[in-house]
Formats: sequence, structure tokens, C-alpha cells
Amino acid sequence: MLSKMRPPSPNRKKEVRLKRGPWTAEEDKLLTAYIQKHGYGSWGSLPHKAGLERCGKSCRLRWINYLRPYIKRGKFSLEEEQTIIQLHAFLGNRWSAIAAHLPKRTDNEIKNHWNTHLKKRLIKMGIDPMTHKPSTSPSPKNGSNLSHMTQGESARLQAEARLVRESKQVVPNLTTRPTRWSQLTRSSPRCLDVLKAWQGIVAGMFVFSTQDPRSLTTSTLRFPSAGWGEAEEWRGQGKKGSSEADDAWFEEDSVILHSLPIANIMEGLSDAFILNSWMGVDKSTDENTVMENGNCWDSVLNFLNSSPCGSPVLG
DNA sequence: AATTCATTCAACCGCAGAGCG
DNA sequence: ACGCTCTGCGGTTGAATGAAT
Repeated sequence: MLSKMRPPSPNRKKEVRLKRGPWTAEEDKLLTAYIQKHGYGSWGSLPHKAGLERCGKSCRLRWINYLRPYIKRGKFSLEEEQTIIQLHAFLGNRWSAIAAHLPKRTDNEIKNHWNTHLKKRLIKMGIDPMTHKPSTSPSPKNGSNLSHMTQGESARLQAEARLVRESKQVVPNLTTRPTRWSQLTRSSPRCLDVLKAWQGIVAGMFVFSTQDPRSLTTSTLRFPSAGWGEAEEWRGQGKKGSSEADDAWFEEDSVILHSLPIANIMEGLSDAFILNSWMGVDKSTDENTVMENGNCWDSVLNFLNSSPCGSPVLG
């Protein structure tokens, strides 16, 4: 299929011999040494230059998910899990966006942790991990449970789409930023997804505001607007020493994290979630449902607080 | 001790979007 | 405008490991 779409590139000739599977220590060493010396970028040609018989994709993945400095491995803390759950309720399966709020964790790791632990925990609690609403047990109140769940999900998606649209309307000046705005929102958002959503919510609440939404947002969450372009610019430079660059990268996120009282985010997200549910097109939603969602949050967090990792109930 | 079953997570795959010639 | 390449993302797979029988 791919070969039909794309003629073989010079790199592809050698693809037959490309190594796959687990990385050896020697390969790790080669990749790390190369990136430390030359920086990364141009993943297509990197393997050959580094003396690796791997495809660029594989190298990139290995670097991003394993070799990159400051990767935090091991157990997720309670706070991290709370963050993931709440962000997931808001962002869905957008792991990279979620990972942007946990700078030391990779999207892959978060995704795995969600699928292997958090999702099961929510299910155990009777909460649908996709909608983050209480799983339906047949009750006269909820006549069509399945359709309600589906509606819930579609409502979330629609609300999200609306948030994006609205945020674009409210922040037209941002679309003309010199950096690739669309890519920033997609691939290196740092706290941007939440920012966008937040803007959308604010826009939804106030319909129109003459106040710069960025300042409105930053007053609460302090997103470093000046840093986006710089970060993106750095990523484009392949030659900057990676350790120095990664320091910068790390520090930038540290700043973000430290200037983001997690409680504020959570509070905001909880409200946002409730509001999001309420904004969802589900016409059957009423105040009680909103309250249920709020209680749902409470129960999730209480459950997490009372059941740290490793307790029997956490499976 | 041997076997089966379940879980975890690193790595791969396919796709979409953006840049570039 | 078009096609190719690169990059990044989310979903999925499968080997390794642990637990249960």
C-alpha cells in the first residue's frame, strides 16, 4: 500500500536490512552519542550517520521514550495519576497533549499506564473511562443507557470541536504567530490544549470579551506565551548540543510546572469538565447530571487518594 | 517444577498534517 | 496546485515477566 503511494526513496533500498525489535545497549550508546554531539532532527538520515541499522522512526521513538534526558521512569505518583485522569476527561486520548503536562513522562508511558491501570480502576469504580461518567446500571431514570453513553462521547467531541473553533475566533491574533501555530497546537502544545480549551470555555461563558484571552488565561494558569516560538525554533535546529538544549527544554517545563499550581489546574479542569458536560449537545442533560459528574470527580479523586498504587483494590 | 494464564510496556504500524521543491 | 518526504500521533502488537494452578 505504501509502495503504491510512494516510490522507493534512497533510504528505502536498505530498509530490508533494517534491524527491528528491542534495542541493545550498544545501539543506545550510538544513538545517544550521536545526538549529544550533533543534536537531533532529520531522523531519516540520522540512523545512517549514527551508524545504526534502524529506521529513523525507531530512533526517534527510542530517543523520545527512553534515552532522552530527564525521563522519569517507574511508578506514577498519585498526583500524576490524578492529573492524567482529569486531563483525559478533558482531552480524551490525546496522549501527547496530556504528556505535555507531565514533562518527565512520555506519551507512550502515559498511554500504557492509562490502558493498564487507570482505565481498569475507573471501570472497577463503575465509571466509564471514555466518558468519565458513571457507568450505566439499568435504571428507569436513564432510559437509554447505551445511547446516552454514546451521546456523552459525541457530546464531548462536539464540545471539544466547538472549543477549538471558538478559541480561534476569540484569539485571531494568535493564528498569525510566526511559528507554525497549527503544529504547536497539535504536536508541541506544552499547556496549549488546556489553554485552548480554557479559552473556549471562557468564550463560551462570556460569548464575547474584549479582554485578551491570553492574559485572562495566564492570570490563572500563567502559560508562558513567549516560550512557544522559542521552543519550536530550538527543535528545528539540529545542531545545538542536546544536553544544553534539553536542559533548556526541561527548565522551560519546570517553569511551567512550578508556575502552575496543580490545584488551580484541577479546579479549573473540574469546572471545565462539568461545564463541558453541560455544554455537550446532550439535551437530556440536566442539573442533576451535572451534579452527578461533579460527584463523579469527587469519587474518583477520593478513590485515588484512599487507594494508592499497590493496594489490592487497584489491581 | 512445569504449565498456563494475565499483565506490562517497549516497539511497531498506519495515518494525518505540514513543509518543501 | 501537486506530489513527495518528514515528523508526530494514537492504536496495536508481542516478547518478557509475574502470578496462579
